[in-house]
Amino acid sequence: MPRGSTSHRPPEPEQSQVQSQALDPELVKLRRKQIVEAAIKLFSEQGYYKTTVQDVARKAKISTGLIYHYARTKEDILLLSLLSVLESYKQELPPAIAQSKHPLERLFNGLAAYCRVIDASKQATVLAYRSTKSLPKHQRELVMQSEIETNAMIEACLSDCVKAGLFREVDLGLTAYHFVNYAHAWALKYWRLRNLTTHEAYIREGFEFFVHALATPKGWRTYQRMREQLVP
Amino acid sequence: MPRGSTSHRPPEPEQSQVQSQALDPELVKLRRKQIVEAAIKLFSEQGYYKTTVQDVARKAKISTGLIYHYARTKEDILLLSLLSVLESYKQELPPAIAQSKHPLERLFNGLAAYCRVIDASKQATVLAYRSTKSLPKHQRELVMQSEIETNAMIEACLSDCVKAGLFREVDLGLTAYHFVNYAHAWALKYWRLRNLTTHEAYIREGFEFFVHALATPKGWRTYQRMREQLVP
Amino acid sequence: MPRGSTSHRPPEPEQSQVQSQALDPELVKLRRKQIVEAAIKLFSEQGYYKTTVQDVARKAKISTGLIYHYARTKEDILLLSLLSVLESYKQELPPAIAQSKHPLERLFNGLAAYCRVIDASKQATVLAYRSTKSLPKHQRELVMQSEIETNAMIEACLSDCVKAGLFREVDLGLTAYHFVNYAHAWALKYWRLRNLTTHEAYIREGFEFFVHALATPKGWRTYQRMREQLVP
Amino acid sequence: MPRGSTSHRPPEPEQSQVQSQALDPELVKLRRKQIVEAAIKLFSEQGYYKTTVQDVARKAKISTGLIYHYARTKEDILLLSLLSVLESYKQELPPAIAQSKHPLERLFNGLAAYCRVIDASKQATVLAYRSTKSLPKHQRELVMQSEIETNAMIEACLSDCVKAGLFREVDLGLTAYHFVNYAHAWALKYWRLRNLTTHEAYIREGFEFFVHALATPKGWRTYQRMREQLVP
DNA sequence: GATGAATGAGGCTTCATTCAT
DNA sequence: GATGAATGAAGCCTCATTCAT
Repeated sequence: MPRGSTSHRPPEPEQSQVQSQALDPELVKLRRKQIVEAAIKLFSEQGYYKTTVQDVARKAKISTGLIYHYARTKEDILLLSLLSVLESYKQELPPAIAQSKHPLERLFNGLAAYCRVIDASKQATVLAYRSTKSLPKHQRELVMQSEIETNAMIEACLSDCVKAGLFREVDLGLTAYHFVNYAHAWALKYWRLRNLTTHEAYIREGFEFFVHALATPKGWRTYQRMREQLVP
Repeated sequence: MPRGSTSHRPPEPEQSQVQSQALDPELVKLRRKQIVEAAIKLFSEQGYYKTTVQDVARKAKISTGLIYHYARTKEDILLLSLLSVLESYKQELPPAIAQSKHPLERLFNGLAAYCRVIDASKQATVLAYRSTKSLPKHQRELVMQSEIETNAMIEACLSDCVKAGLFREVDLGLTAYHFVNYAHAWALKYWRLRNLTTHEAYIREGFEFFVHALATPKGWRTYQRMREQLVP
Repeated sequence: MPRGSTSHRPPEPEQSQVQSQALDPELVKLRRKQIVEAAIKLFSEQGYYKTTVQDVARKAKISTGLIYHYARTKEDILLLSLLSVLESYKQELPPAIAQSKHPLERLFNGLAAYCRVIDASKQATVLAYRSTKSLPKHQRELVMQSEIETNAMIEACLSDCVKAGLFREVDLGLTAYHFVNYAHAWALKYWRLRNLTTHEAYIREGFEFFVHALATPKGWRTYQRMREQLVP
Repeated sequence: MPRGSTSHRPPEPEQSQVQSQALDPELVKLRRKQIVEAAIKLFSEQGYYKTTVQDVARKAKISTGLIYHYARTKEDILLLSLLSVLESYKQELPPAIAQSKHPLERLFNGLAAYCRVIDASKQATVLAYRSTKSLPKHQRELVMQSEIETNAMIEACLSDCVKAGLFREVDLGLTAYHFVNYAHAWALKYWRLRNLTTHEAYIREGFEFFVHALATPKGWRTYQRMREQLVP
């Protein structure tokens, strides 16, 4: 009975994100990767609603029906895609931060890594801004949660800077948001910013801007000393 | 003609903005106001694609057919809506800035006014971020142009601060973007920021943050002196 | 956004059966009549599932979309159709029964009318048997309720026969079911019965069979006296 | 090949019943039993069209593909299921009838056995009513033929009663249908009848009703004498 | 100018059937 | 013999747009 929408989708146990019919976890991973890669590309370029599931299938080089073995609805494809993007963000930060022991350098490395991963998938970042609203509440919260976790990493770096007497005592949560928004703005306003600067300059000058705003005199001296090494 | 019909539309003789069949300019204004108000509300709440033209008509308390006397396509309704929002932003800034002669105060008033108008229509701001992509290239540029004009107002304030020796010599264009993004972030991240602060504190502390980052010693003394008066 | 089944159908207030978007009650009646007539024919011939909504629209000489102004789902079309059939049954009985004052004759007229209306729409009767299960519980009950009401009319005739001393004291509810089932069997087993008898003979002999089973001696004498007049 | 594929199937060389690819007859029997048992349950509960082949496979604890070794199409599964049900009916009757030599008792035992087997698989009986139409003409006739054979057994009992002078001379074919319909009605109208009586009372009183209608005076005396023994 | 019934193309989704392993 | 991932045609339903009144 292939009829369309009569289907009373069961209330979805929703244990851990999205479900699939297939069993072999290797295969599930592979196929989802195919699907998500295709979806991110298409959703980013044309938007979620202008992209049809058939488009995704075609780009992923699988049949339409198979999509539904690995995602229960089109919304699931979106969720999978957004989580994949956000996940990749989260993965970049820790190694970048861990490269150094110095709080200020760690912060810089964190911001720079975040900016760079966003630059590498500008469209996907914009996609997240544009499309999260299209998800049902519960899934939207998964996306938000992921963002909060990323923020927490930046926040920790800031906290270390404060503890080391390099930064003034400021509201860490809000300040972390400054940093995150700064990174996001590159993707959101790329159409304009690319005319005003380069991405590496955007990172460097942005960081200096933040240090100006936050550093104690000691912090400022420290920054000036290490400035040279910061940029690779 | 059914959906997806963008393609078959005759090449639209009129480049700049939207046409209507109706003639009486008073009526056109009235009806468009009805339509746009309904559309902004609905698009903001449910998103552009989940809102039907019939929804808009119902909310605007007119018939479906009449919509098409005042907008040629659904996209036109979106454009009209976005321009209306952006227009309202542009209108708030000049009077707020004009309230004072002092560069720093003018900048503060500009930022505060912008933040407040955005706060007043957070959803519409988010709508602009989410939906601009849904417009065809040409119309998308109208929206971008409007944003650039708003930016120019902030930039002018900044420029005055620099000229008055209150701010360091910085890239005005980029710095204006900092301010604008800061204001936008309130709407974009409202779901999180509202748990971290109030809107008025967001304005006050944000401004101080920027002054920290930008002020010359003179500028900083000036700021400290006038700090009390800045907040209403 | 004409996408298919994402649609979260609102929980359906379900005040009184099926709803329609259209407002003019005259038009609603007319269109529904068109739709139901087409649907009964098609559902009866090919079955509910093998009939597409497009088939119904084509037969009703309206567009597919319009169907959905007057019925919210395909199931609604089925419900509308079944209720229409059952309604027509209920409408035939009262006038037929009212033609006479004599209890036995009233019973005969009731049975005969019921048999005839079923014969006239054998396929629809079978449809009701086959398709009621396809309805959701609540709507299924509407169909059952309608059948119970029809049964009550037969039961009243039986009751009068008993009160008049023509019939033994029997379980009226069950006996009414005998009569109803007998009438239905004509439709359900038409493929076989038509080889064994004619419809009018089926009515006449069936009635006699029931009188044999139920009549008191007095009732039997009465029956023999009026037998001639019973058949038109 | 996707759904609705009945049409493109090659003309099926085999007229009588269903083919399977598998060769070992033991295994064929076993697998078909698994499949049919699962199918009857599911078709009965949810209907033929709402049950997917994958559902059947899952319930039968075999893979989807394997189904197609033992049935060529979904329709085949239905046919196999219906025939299995009807077969089980036919098998119950002869031993029940054979328990006694007395015509009236044989008739009673036949009716009672038939009623009981139907009661035991009410849903399957309803299934037969609902789904036979879904079969192609040729297979539909197999089902009808099976029913005719069952009828013939009842008819034989009736014939003996007439020959023994217990029943009036009536149309045996039609009267057998009365009996059969009476038994079926229990399943078809179970939703209502269960509120009106118990199944054993339904059998007992139904039989008495028929005796009332059919018995000669001699038959009636016989019935009264043996009434006690009839009910177990 | 205004109405709202009518149109029909097209998307999401399902599932009978196949086939490589 | 058995598996289950893969296919893709087709149905239900939506909604942007039109047009008769």
